[in-house]
Amino acid sequence: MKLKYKLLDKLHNVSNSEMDLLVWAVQHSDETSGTMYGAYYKDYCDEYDRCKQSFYNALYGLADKGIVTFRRNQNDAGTTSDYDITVNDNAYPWKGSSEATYRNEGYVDLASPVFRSGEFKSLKAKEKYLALEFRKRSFETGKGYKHGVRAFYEAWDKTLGVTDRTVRGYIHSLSKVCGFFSVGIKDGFYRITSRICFKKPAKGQEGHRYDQDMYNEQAVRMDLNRNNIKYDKTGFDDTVFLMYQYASAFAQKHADVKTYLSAAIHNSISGHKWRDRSLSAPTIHYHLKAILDGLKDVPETQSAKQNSKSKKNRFNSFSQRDNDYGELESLLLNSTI
DNA sequence: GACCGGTCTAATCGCTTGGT
DNA sequence: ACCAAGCGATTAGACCGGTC
Repeated sequence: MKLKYKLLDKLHNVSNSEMDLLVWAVQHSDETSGTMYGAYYKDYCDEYDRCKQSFYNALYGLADKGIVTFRRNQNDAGTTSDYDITVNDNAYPWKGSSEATYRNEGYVDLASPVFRSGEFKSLKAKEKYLALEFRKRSFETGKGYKHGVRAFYEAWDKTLGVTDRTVRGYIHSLSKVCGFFSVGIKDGFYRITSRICFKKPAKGQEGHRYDQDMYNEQAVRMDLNRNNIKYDKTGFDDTVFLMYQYASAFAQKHADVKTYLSAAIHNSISGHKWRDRSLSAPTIHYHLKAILDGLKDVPETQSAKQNSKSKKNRFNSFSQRDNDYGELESLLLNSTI
């Protein structure tokens, strides 16, 4: 959910579909690697109401500009395909450590409701870019972004390759139309401050999500896509919820709930034809519980120790690329009913 | 034969600008 | 404030080679 300040320089001339893809990738990415795993073109097209060509244009365009690198993932039959998209130089590999260089690198937090809003999505590409810059600048100085009026126009005209008039139009939509920033001119200076809409909902409030939640959802979405399982929002939410419901139960057995939820999803469509698969959260629940019951208990003392140590990072430690169904299935055979 | 991911291409859209 | 030229961005949909 973090976009490093130092990457903003590259974004002044991206197209709108490229900007959307970048924001989308960051919002669903694993912060320790700066990578969104299992990015599926249809999800992007649904999210931003774009045609599929735009996904490819955006992906290749961002790669050509050196902003992302990507890898295509296909199953053996070539019937499903998705991409891992790494935003270059956007990783926080030692997050939580005392390494000051990584810990202190500034970023725009794309978890803010502003960056998911319809207002933001409907902005022009360069307005989106300015929103990121203004967010950075107003945040960095604390008291708002201050810039002499003439210098302000010269700087942004040059960066964006447009005239004063057009920059004024951008400012207008960011302030008056969207209400993202308060913008005023006083004593020959522009002064721009972020408005309250950037504030994330607190825990317990409507719309609250931890940064990790989008990443967890993406893991489920990837498994559903790869198994060609059709789903609606309710079923999806119910399935994601299983991950939280069973996290500690799996942790007590030294197991990663994500890995086994993935297996349970896979098991849930056993016997269903490729084209006749729709999500059944209760069926997945059943399989997940069966897997849990089949796992060996670990000795009490060890369990308590391991659990307290790993609880906090449980969701961070998931490696999504390690899914080997052959291996998982043999595990299941050995451990379940 | 239906459907999928991905590509190709022509048509259209949208943005910016200079002129009014 | 509005208009229209210029041109890059985006779209729709035909198409290709593959699987179900």
